[in-house]
Amino acid sequence: MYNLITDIDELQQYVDAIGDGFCALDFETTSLRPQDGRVRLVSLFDGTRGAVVDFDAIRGGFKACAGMFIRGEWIVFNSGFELRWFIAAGCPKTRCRDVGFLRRAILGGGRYSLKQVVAWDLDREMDKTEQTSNWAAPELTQSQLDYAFKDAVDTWNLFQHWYDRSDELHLQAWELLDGMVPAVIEMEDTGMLVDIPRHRQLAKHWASISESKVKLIRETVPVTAVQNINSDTQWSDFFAREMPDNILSKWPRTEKTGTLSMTGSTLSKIGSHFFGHFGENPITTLVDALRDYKKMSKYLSSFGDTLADKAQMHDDNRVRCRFNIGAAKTCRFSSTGPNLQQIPRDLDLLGERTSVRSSFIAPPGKKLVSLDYSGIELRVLALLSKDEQLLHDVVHGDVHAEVASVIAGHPIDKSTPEGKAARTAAKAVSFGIIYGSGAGGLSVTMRTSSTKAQKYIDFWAERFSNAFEYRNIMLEQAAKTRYIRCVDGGTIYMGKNPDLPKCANYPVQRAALSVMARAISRHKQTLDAQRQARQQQQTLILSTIHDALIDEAAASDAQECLRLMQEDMTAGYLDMFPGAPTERLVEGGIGINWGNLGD
DNA sequence: AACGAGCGCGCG
DNA sequence: AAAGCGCGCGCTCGTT
Repeated sequence: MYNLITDIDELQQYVDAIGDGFCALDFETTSLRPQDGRVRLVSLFDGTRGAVVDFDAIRGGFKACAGMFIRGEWIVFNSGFELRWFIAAGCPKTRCRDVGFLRRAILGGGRYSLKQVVAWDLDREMDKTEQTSNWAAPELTQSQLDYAFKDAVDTWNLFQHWYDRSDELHLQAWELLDGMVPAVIEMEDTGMLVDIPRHRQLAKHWASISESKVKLIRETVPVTAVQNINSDTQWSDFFAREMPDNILSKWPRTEKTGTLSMTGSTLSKIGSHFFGHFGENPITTLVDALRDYKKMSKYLSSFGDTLADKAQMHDDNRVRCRFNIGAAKTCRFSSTGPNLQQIPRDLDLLGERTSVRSSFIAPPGKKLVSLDYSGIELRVLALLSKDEQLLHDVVHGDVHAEVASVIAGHPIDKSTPEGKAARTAAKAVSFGIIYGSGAGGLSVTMRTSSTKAQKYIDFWAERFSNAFEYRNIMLEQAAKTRYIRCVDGGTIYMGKNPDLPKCANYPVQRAALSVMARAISRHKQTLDAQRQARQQQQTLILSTIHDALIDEAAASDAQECLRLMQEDMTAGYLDMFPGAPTERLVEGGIGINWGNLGD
């Protein structure tokens, strides 16, 4: 089934036979990172010829041979892993093609292991017991060698499975996803520097607020009444006992278990209801304190010391996450361990200006550089649906204010409270459209009646008829083919009963991702070229948050870095939408920390 | 002790 | 028929 290769000439022969064709490749390594281990085995399979190469038997090991792989299209699962080893061996241009991304180009995104997709797509169970065996042993067992080869075979079979089901456009989307890997490796390896003392101080402050809220709560509710202050279930029982029926009957309940909902906004509403009737009173004091306590708990557990601890684990005080390419159904990124895409924005927290993001800083002598696409989803909706009016409104000003003006019948004044409210309402309508909302859902978010919400939707549908109709076109396409074809050529599997909200949103969210994907790939190439030319030598890509990109650069390079980023983001957008207007496309700036990027 | 469901909430 | 999209994580609580 395969040859055990222990000789460099034999390896050369094998690789020559592959040429620039496809071949499955799988590494067994002695560690998870190139800096503290080596590639022991590489397994190869192209459908006919199989090989397992033992690099411990070859002088110079993998590093001496990495350059031999420069021509092929190497099919791997989770290409970031293999590419890291090629980069460490001085071969960053090696074509590692992720079969998981090919699958995502056809079905849409998701997170899964090789074992899972082999079970789903090939209906075969994988035995991974050898995966964590000792790959540094002087003599590998037959079982280890067989295991290594089987992974390459499974990877190849998976590739065959999806390559057979793909067309030219799918292959474009595959390239798009693969193209992000080098940039993502840079982001994951670099991490973001945390001002640990500052952040611990912030967490300490939250803790003191939290304690004062506990005190307040415990003045009216002793431990005998609610034992665990963090338990929504116990609070539900408490309020069910203590509150009058007319309140309980209107109190929203949770979806599955039917307990009283304990969201912040519910507690606020209860509080202001009682305040309206009785002024200052114990119930209002209690529910407000509980709401504030829950808020502080969230901040403390999700964004407090845990974040500082994670940064402190590394001696450079940088926090590192994983950016999972194509993790969302629409192939958007997700971020894990920690999720750096959910760090709070700067806001008023219990009446105090709070900036978690300011704890993420540039190192001495450097600056953070960040740009985001402004209103990208409305913009791509306009472009996808060829809605001239929507495109005009997005490009030539404040689309939400425009919508508000049309609804009001006259221009609104954004400086007045009424004008602001009208704009906020209009914004909710536009987001509702993007999310495929009907009048019912919209009336909830806008806190208005269903009929009024329907009026807003009707205004919107009349002004932006193409964009509005696009939702139905996508629904029809999904109902007919079970797939939606996206702007980057990929498709998303919508199942047997596609629904309007998803059909309306997926192509829009995907298009925004596609634009950012091109921007990220381009930006990595730009910076590599700059570094080669001895420019932007300290510039590093740090992060992406869906529609935003963050670099750090030497203070003297920051201005130019910003320009390059703007160029790349604009070009990425034009890759997906050739000839589209680029006015007001990106906004952002330079700062010493993430909370202060206003320029 | 480990695991998953349910809830709530941070981000886009 | 149902109808705002997409994520990850911390916590509680019941089950295994």
